[in-house]
Amino acid sequence: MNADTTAAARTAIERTVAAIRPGTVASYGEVARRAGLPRRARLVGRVLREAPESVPLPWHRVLRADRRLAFPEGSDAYVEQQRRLAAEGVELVGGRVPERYFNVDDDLDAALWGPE
DNA sequence: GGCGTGACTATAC
DNA sequence: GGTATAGCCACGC
Repeated sequence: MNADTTAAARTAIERTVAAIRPGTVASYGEVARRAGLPRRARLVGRVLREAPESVPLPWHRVLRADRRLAFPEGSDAYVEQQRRLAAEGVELVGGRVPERYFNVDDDLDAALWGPE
């Protein structure tokens, strides 16, 4: 497992992001950790940026650890993400997502890594 | 192979 | 609550 690690990491990240339940959000670090890739938060952002639209991914459910969006406020991407979140009932308060929306469901790990 | 950069995070002040 | 700094790792030049 050498050069494949990054490709495998990308797959794991995509699967983890896709597993985030609608109406909830998770931080980059959280996604990385659940994907079995601790300290790879930046890689998560890279994967989402590189991800083609042919692979629909709920990237809008991923935010920074400070509960703010990863984009500058007012940017197109920021507005788009905010719009998608609002469509799922997740609203930004003061530019931040309330902590209660963060996905802390333990069942998510089981749904991912339990039944292989 | 060094160096800067980034959809990040934790810690310190 | 905020800014500053260091650590982190993959990528491109």
